[in-house]
Amino acid sequence: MDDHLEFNQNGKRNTMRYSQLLLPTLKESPAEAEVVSHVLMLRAGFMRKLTAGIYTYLPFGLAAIRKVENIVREEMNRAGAQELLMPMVQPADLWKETGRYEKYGPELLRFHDRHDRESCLGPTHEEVITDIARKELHSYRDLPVNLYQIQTKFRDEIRPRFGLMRGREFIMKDAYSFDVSDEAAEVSYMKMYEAYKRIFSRCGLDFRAVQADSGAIGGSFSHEFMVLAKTGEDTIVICKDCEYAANMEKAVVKLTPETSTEPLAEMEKVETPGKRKVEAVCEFLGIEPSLLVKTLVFKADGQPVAVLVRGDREVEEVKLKNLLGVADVEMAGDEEVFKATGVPTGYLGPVGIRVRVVADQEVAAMRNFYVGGNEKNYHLKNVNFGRDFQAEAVADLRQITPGDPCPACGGQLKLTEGIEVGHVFKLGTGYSQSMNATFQDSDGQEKHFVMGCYGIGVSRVVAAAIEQNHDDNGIIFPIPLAPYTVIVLNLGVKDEAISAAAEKVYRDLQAAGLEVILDDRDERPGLKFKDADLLGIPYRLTVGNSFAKSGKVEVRSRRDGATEEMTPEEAVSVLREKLLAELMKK
RNA sequence: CGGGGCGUAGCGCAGCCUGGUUAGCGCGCCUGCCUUGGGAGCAGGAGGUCGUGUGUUCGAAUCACACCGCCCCGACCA
Repeated sequence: MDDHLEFNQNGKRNTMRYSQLLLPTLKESPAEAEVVSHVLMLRAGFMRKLTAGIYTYLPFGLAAIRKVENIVREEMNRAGAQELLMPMVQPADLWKETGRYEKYGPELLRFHDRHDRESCLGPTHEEVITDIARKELHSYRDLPVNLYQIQTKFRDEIRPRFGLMRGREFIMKDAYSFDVSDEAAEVSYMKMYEAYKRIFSRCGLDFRAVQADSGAIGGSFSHEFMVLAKTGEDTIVICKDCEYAANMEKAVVKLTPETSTEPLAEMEKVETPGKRKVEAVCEFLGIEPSLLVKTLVFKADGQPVAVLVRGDREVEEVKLKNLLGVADVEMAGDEEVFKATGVPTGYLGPVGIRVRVVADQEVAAMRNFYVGGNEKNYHLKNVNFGRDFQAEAVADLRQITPGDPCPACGGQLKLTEGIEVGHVFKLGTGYSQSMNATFQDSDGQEKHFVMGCYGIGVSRVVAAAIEQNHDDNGIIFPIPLAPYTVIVLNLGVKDEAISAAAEKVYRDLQAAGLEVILDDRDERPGLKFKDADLLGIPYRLTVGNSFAKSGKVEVRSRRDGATEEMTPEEAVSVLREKLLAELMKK
């Protein structure tokens, strides 16, 4: 019996004896971890930190990652994509072609090699893949093509956090599609969209595909795949009644057409001494914040712009940025506001203001509202859009709230947190143009590739799965992601009959094609139970005293704790049935 | 980078404010006994440049300054 020469079809060592594994579980949580997935991945011995945002994946952590990778690989291949592997180290020249060497910012780790050549570590691979395309794809007959890789990316994140959730080094699947036209690119996009739905479903995750901000490109060709979890860093809006789901930044506010019949009243100046905040002004005047319009000054690529929203609303900076077509917007400070408008903050209003004005659509529909008087200690009442002031643009500029109706069906909306695990994006011809990547179309014309890119944070998926599947005792792996699906506990290491039975059932489970680990450590039962729970292995098979008495072993489900006693032979067939049925769902 | 916090044994912490022998505790680890169905018990033991450097002092884990590292809150993203 030479354990070390046995491998299964996945190249995984067939004999997994806990006593020989590097699986350093921890009783206490390391101080460095804050969120559940991070704590559990450290406690369960899945990984160890090397330095900020950079981890070593220990055997069990790697096994979980491999599970995700394999699902991703299968579905990408099924969708017709081809796997390749691009370099991590990339020459700066390539990045200069697209201008991103300058634009990308400090997240791109730049360095010089021994010949003093400028280089960088790949945070993403549009440049490299486009270079391949322009060199190797020449004809419309070569298209469409979708190329992907599963690779370690490096992004020098400002603040890595939450373990694998936002590391600097992380494993990503990135795919790039090349098409002859917009229409064809949209087909490629939809294929990926469908593939992603299959991937995350197969991973056993509760997720939503949400419309995302697609920046300058526009259209509905950017979706983020969000795993619903409280620790998510993004806020998403989902409809309780229909399929609508969007990133908060992008969620469309649907105006309920309010036809106020209130007659327009005469504009008046009112004194509001020392009242600057919306709350203070409203309390002083005895009005609701929804009757007031606040005027906020932003710096749009450095230029001041006043934005009008109702007193109880918040400006959505991404919408503002897209409306203005600028790279960056930022709230102006008190001093900057005064410098630009000559009015101290708190009393700013649109009537007679000195800077550009844009208004949220809601403001244009309001009647007889209050605004700042553009004079210290004064506000104006009975102000009306159009009559008393104008705006350069009227648009949806505010953040959506749970009180807003669903833009798709009018139903009720809910805000929730999500972890972004995937992003599909139609790129268009930006990269192919800047890098001059062309093919010859059927009409003989040289055309630029229409591209798309599609990412999945593989290591993040593992963290997200744990965020979504755990209890006080540890991880509860969805079966498709579990490093092993059965753990056999030998509770009588020194008892020949028990040990022999544990060995046999372990071998039989392997022979049945299951991924199984044998806890053969000479430890007390309590410790083994705790470790089995912590590791999150879906099924636990215990061979102990009851076997000595009755010849039965215990099969327990990690997820619901359901426990059954049966003979080892029954256990093998029961587990095989449960697990193979689960894994056949493709 | 801005704001907050922390670096003492593999992990979790106390000691520091108010300097003074061999720097403690719990877990883990090693040896032995004992125990064996939910992180046992007893006995013995190994393990520390107190993050680094400079300074103050008769004397620094303890005080000061600088640096390094890590964690948390903000802008970024898979």
